[in-house]
Amino acid sequence: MSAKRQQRSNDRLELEFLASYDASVFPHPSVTVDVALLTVDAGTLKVPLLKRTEHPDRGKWSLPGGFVQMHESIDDAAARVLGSKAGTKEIFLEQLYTFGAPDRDPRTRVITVAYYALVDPSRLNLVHSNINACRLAELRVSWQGEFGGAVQAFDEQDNQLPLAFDHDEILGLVVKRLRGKLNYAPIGFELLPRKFTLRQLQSIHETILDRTHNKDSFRRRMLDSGLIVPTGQRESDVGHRPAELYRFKKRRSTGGR
Amino acid sequence: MSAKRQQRSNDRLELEFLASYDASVFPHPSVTVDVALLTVDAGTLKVPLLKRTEHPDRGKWSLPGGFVQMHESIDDAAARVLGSKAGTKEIFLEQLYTFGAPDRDPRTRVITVAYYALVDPSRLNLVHSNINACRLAELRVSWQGEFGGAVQAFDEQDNQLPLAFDHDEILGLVVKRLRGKLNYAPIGFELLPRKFTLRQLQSIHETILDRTHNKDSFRRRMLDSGLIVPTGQRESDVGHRPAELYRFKKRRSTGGR
DNA sequence: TGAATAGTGTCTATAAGACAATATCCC
DNA sequence: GGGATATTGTCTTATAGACACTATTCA
Repeated sequence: MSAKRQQRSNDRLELEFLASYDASVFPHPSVTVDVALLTVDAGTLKVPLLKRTEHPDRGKWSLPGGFVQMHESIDDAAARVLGSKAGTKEIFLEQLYTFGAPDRDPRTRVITVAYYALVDPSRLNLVHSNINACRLAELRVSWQGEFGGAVQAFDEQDNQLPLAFDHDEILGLVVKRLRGKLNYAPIGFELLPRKFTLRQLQSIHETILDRTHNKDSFRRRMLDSGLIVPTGQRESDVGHRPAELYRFKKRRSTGGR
Repeated sequence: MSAKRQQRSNDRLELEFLASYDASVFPHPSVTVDVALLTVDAGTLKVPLLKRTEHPDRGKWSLPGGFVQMHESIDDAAARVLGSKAGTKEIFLEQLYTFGAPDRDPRTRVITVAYYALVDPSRLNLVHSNINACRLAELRVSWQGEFGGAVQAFDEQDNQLPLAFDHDEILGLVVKRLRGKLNYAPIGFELLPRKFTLRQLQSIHETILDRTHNKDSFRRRMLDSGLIVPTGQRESDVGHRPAELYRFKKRRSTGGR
């Protein structure tokens, strides 16, 4: 790049900054949040989806979302959207990635900040007027490890639910992030009740990573980490020797970026 | 939350969506990108900063940034901003996090999508009209490992450069991300010329992680990864036995999110 | 008592740190 | 040859998988 062109480029950046006082000089994109509320149930990943009733992508399924209000932080906007699907208290909620392809919404320029949340199935709270408009969809991932890529959603009758906009990509990134994070962050607990057995925790990990673990070393790894502590209580009515119940040591993670 | 309040909440989300056709119904925030262009030189982390000439935070130092245009993707906007500080070809550039506290810019609501880029010092290209307005600042990190937190910037004369807006926080997150990523992603190469010695690569790792490595196991780890291959060439004029030059196997990473 | 899973102990393979010995370049 | 660092080899330690064995609950 020549020095002259360089200067022009710098001038342009400067102009843009000055223009920020007056929103009418440059049109602004819309900013939304989309929230993927993940839960693990019966060995499958599940996420609530809404059926779109309007153009575009009418009839397709989308993540719950909403506009970021002028007065609220993006995190608050995500928590607000999350509130319509589960209680927001003590729920793991973390920013995932910001999607902003110019044509991702055909109506207008919409930049969306995607979040993901984790909750155990018993705390899921799907209240809605029209039962057909909201489904707890099952996610199926066609790739191994942290390869990445889009995922597919299915309903209980094994019908595929077509996903609106780039939400297949967003959900794929959620799974990728989750798989990566599981290796170093205490995150499996977020998908379980406060007290859980090691076997339950292992099952969560296996479902997310889509691979089996060695029972012994998983046990050792978790106990050695010092992050879970035995409660002294045991499960009951399980038809076999009951396992000890454990709990996560420091309640809820720091939500580290 | 009662079913009735829940319904009102859903209705509100719906209304917001319908309003997206008409930008005048809800005001929109400004969306910018900020780019932290990191390089490692003489065992320190460095980043170009610009001195602000306007209110607010006049005289403080900020990351290069610019508005996201209506027609361009966020990635393209980041690449455009990056272009003013280095060539954009073959440069590692990845989205970091989106910052959107309502009061982070006192003028108006500005949501910024932060990016970080990595480049080796020789490819840095700091062209600018006023030399005093752009500095390659040295970053100092007061926390260990991936604890996280803000960082401080200094000039060559060891004067601290006060950072504008939340850019101290953004830069802290860059360092945290970089430290985490170094453990599993081939990313150190991005900060070196195409051919490099293992010692140089180790030095990059040590600078970023702020800890020493074992020479032998670092060597083994890198060679066993299969990601770097010997070129058959050796460095020269080093006053001691010259080391073999290696290169990264698959050029540039996938920019995985 | 049998089914089923919990929990423990031991062996092995792998990865990484410690350390020593040798190799190779420039001066 | 001397200085300095590269490169290789061996030993040790920590971690995780494999596998066998024992323990405990319910039906």
